[in-house]
Amino acid sequence: MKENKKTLEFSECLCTSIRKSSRNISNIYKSFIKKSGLTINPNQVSILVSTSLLDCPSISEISNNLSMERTTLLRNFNVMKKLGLIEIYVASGNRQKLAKLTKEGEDTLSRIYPFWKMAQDKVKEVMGGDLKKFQKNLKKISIL
Amino acid sequence: MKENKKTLEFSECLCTSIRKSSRNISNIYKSFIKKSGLTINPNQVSILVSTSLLDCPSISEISNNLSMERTTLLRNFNVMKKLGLIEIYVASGNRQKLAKLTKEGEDTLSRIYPFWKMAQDKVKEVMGGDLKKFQKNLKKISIL
DNA sequence: CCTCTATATGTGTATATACACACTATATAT
DNA sequence: ATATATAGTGTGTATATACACATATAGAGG
Repeated sequence: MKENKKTLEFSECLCTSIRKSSRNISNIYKSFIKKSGLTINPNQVSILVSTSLLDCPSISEISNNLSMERTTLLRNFNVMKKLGLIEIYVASGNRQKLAKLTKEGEDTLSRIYPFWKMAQDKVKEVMGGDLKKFQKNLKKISIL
Repeated sequence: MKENKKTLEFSECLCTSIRKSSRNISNIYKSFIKKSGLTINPNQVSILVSTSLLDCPSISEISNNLSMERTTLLRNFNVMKKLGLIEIYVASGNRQKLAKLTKEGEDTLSRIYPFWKMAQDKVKEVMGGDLKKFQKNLKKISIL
């Protein structure tokens, strides 16, 4: 299984590359955010931003928005609720549970912003002129 | 925190995009591989390929190769060892533990190859002419 | 009203990820 | 040769991910 045609093809696996990049990028953002002194991680930031943008969305809506398995999101929510970042409430006469940021959740987003931006700028710098195309390509794949 | 400048910037977060893409891509490969009837997942495929390519690497070497936290890889290895896909042995007079594919591990790679290729081709098709650049960009980020 | 269906949410289980910490073996300096 | 530094590996804990399955609620037809 060494040096043959299949192995060479496998070594170009896009799934492997993107998972690897995902780990690297996540670690970059994590290291910058760590400097803020807050314990929040990149994933929780994604969820906070998505919750804020969608304006009191249901769990399923955020799940769709982030392509995150619904039950995965639920476990995340439980943690974030415990941390006081979000609160969940039931719309009157509705079976849906809706999420919204707490004051602390909003403050957290504001406080990590400059650190998040440093990470974002660093990645942008590395991507240089390829950035826009890269973002477009990522978006293309996200709809698959 | 709605509709303001910060929120808009946050919504362009490259960490969020790449994690989302990573989930989507992983699910595509997973669904194709599932058709093979084998229970192996994309991550285990990555590890098998990397182990095969590096030719009896140590845990740390694979960890570097995949940008995967060493202890994460260790837990993966324990599972894959139990599944009979790899075996771990100590080089004589060496503290390092080296990994290599079992016969079953090699067979597994061969058997999933056509299904993996279907997934790879599907993603290639979606990327179209952007593919090569996209791969290059992913590689650029993987070295960060 | 009752049933059936579709939608939304929750739980059990297993792997994926990474940090903090601990342990062990090799190599190096004095 | 011993102390120290370094590299490699292992464990405890906590969150991330997703599948299979279970539960609950709204709505449509009878």
